[in-house]
Amino acid sequence: MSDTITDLSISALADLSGVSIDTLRYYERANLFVRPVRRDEAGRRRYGERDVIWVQFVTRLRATGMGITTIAEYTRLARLGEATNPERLALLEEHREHVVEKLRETQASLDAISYKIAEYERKVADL
Amino acid sequence: MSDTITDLSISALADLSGVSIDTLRYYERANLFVRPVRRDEAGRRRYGERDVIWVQFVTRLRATGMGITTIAEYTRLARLGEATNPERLALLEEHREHVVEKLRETQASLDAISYKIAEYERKVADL
DNA sequence: GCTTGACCTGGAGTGCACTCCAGGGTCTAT
DNA sequence: ATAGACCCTGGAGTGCACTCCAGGTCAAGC
Repeated sequence: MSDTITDLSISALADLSGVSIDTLRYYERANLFVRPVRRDEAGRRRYGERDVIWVQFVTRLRATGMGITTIAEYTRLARLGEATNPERLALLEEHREHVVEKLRETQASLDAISYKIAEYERKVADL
Repeated sequence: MSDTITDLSISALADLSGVSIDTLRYYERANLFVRPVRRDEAGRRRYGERDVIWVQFVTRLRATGMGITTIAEYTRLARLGEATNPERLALLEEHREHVVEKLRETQASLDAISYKIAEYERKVADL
């Protein structure tokens, strides 16, 4: 049994999360961390398992197009504790709607592209 | 029976396609039109049905994340005639792969977000 | 004890896709 | 013949999300 992840360096977190070192520092400046990032005696960042999970979730939000300021707002609510659960829920639900809609649009565009591809396939096959 | 669309002004095309006037001019500068845009005696742009269809397809490519320079490359091939059909086909097929992959990723992120939403729903319902 | 490598900070720079602006022309209706 | 709507050009500006840089600190290995 391995111990819980603790005291990761910024490069270790970068490797683990796929988010670059510079971007991790940028996220911190943009207030995307719920609690201040821990530091060691020398002032270097130390991340724990919760940070890893959090960064992975932020990556999901980013991958679906949520902007940095909206994530910062969500994080702000999280800092305020359980009382903001309904607001956080509402924020995520609204975002989900956006994502579902964008997924639909992308699928429609994909269909149009596939149709075009089929045309080219016919032409290239010399029909 | 209505005639085929012809001689649309830039604002008419903007309304029809959902692409702004400025963006249409920008696309032209970026060489995203296969043939030079027609002008009237006063030098104003006049678009026909083929332009409408083309702009709509460009919008599909943009909506799925194809960059301006790649669309310009595709357009360049189109200008060279039927001989480039295989290359155009390959370009679109490669793009389709990207889109399908991105769709998969977005769906995975959506699932993660939905999972989080379900958590909040439980918490908010006071369980 | 000195090099090497990872890390720090504040701030500047980048790439992308628009979007806006100044200054000017033209067409139509009053 | 004058106002107002629409269009033109070249070029500057914007917003976003990073990404890079200079100059410096610190710990570990040789």
